[in-house]
Amino acid sequence: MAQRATVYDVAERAGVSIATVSHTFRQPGRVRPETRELVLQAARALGYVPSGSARGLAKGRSQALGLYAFDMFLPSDLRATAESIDELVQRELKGLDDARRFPLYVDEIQRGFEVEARRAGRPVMLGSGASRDSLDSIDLAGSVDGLAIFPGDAARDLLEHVGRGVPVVIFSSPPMHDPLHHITVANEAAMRELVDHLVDHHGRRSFAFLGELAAPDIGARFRGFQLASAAHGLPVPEEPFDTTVLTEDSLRTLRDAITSGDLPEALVCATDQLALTVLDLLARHGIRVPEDIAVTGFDGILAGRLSQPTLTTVRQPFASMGRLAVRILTDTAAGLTHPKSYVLPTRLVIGSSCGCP
Amino acid sequence: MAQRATVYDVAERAGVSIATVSHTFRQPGRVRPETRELVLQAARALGYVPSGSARGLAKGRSQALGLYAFDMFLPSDLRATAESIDELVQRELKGLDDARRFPLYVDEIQRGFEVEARRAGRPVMLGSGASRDSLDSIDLAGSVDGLAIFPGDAARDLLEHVGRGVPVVIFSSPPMHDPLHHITVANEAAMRELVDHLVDHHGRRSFAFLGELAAPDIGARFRGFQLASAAHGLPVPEEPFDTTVLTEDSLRTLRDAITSGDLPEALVCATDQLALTVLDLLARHGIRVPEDIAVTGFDGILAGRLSQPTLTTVRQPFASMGRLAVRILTDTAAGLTHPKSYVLPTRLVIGSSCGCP
DNA sequence: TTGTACGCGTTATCAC
DNA sequence: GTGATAACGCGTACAA
Repeated sequence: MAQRATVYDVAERAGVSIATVSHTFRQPGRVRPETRELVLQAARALGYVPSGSARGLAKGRSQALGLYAFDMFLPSDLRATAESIDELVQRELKGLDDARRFPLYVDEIQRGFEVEARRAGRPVMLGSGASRDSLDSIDLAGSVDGLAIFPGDAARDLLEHVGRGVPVVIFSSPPMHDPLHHITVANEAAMRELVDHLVDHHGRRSFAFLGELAAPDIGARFRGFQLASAAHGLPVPEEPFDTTVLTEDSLRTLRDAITSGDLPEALVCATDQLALTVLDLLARHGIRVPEDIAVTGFDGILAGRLSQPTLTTVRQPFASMGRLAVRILTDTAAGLTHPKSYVLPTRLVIGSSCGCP
Repeated sequence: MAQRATVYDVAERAGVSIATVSHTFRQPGRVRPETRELVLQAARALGYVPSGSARGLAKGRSQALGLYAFDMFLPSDLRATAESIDELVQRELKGLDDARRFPLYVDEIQRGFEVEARRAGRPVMLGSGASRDSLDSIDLAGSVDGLAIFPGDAARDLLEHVGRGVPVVIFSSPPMHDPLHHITVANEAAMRELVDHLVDHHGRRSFAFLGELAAPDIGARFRGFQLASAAHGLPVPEEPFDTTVLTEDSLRTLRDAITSGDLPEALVCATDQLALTVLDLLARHGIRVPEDIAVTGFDGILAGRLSQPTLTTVRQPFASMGRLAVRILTDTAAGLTHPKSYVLPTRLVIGSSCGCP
């Protein structure tokens, strides 16, 4: 690719100064029509494409909004060894990669983010990187006017570092006193509502909460679960059921336990994805849902509406969260605003996995 | 937001030169450990985030890969008047925005693009703009090392202009002699296979092809339809059925025609989205598919597997197309390569809308 | 209306 | 190992 043409090239060819070239594109009214035409012609002839970097540097901002995801969200596709395109094509044409893998909740937020960014006339810059310490997020932050981040196991000080230089909003993160904007939902209340439903509507009285407490949102859901349990006079677990070991083996144990009757009547899962996995495992072991045991999720992703049985869950307004992030960022990009926290509402979505018809 | 810290600030605070600061981050081995620590400390204290623009300018490339979509693909959300977040949230929580709207085929390609870009360690820059002449695509092109484009009604000379400055691959576009890389599928052959199925398997012998010829891919599909018709000794239409007027009214006409028996036994739609719309309209008018009439699509999007009846269609390897684009771009970014064209295979996917059980 | 000249924040090439 | 200093391409006061 021959050297990209610059303002200098265009100016020379049009017989004007670089300032005139710049004016022609940025303040067309300021230049005489004939001159303008001259410049445009030269630009066309040279295939002139203005450098975004140079412009960004000169103006102090790039217009772009960033969206960063830590690797934890990446599909396993990523680790797969490099394959030839032919292999990829063949696999894709054969397979039925469906809604179980895409779109996941991250994708729904991302979509909302993109939609709103388009409305704002801003490009979106997508980035990702290793989970911890990685500098990728910093690099991305340096290229955008505002950055939205999916929570990961990134060190908080890294995020705060970034937040000092660029407006940052972080998803699924509870209100905190740091330089970041937070967007989350009323996890605790939502979970209480869900448990209430299982108790009041289906008379279930023994539960197990499945999930890892790594993410703050999950923690809030577990707290909601504990509170609901207490409110109904049920035993309050200290910790969630450990799902890091939710394998075939542990499932078999679960099954035996069910037979002997001393196992929970309902499995309350921290996320839809987890719930769907659980449904699969249960089905494979001949345990019927909801007859033998009830299962619930959290998130309201598409896949949960397509499963058999359909998932009873809590829907989050993901798209709106993405859109909100953009609005915060564009508002903030102007002048410094105090970091804000937003706690959005959710909605209980009744499927058949809880026992409802 | 206080002025973003720069190398100068860091250098001053650390008592070194800006060169040392730069070295500390880019060639850590080249600087004495103690000095390095000094610099890192200063950087941390100041919340230093290197400017992507400046770096891009200095190095001549941004590392980012671009993906551009003309407005024609945008969901109607976009034109909606600005709403408050509360309104958006309420609407989202109530609604069932499902697979009928997302993911569409564009999203599947995009996803493949993103996945492969992550593997390549490159950020993705998403852009969009008005259909014609718009300079948005040029702006985006100026900010990336390579650009992939969804076909629109953009003037070809605009694309060729952009293609001269940056490697560009364009989707759903047949091989051509221009400075762009092309990725498409064997539309013609696929459509023939589809028609063959309807004739050989279901004995259907009168068809109508629905679709607009605007996009080149659709044209190829229509040609395949014509060829197949001819091969089976059936009448060969000169033009597709006009779907720009596929309204309730025209549908009613269609229904009456079916009753009187002089209408096609199968509706061959140019895309899945169109086919799904047709299914809806037919259902609303009490016309049964496939009993009264067969319907087929093209693309193999998720929604086609969820419809009632499921869609018989041709699946395109969308994700692979996105991934291929990235590979082309990263390969090309290095040195100039001759533009290449790729025609990927497809696969006939049998649903129940054609009459199969 | 057009041109000159400087600044934007990095990287890289040299000397030291 | 570290430090001046010159690009990099564009926007824009300011001057002409």
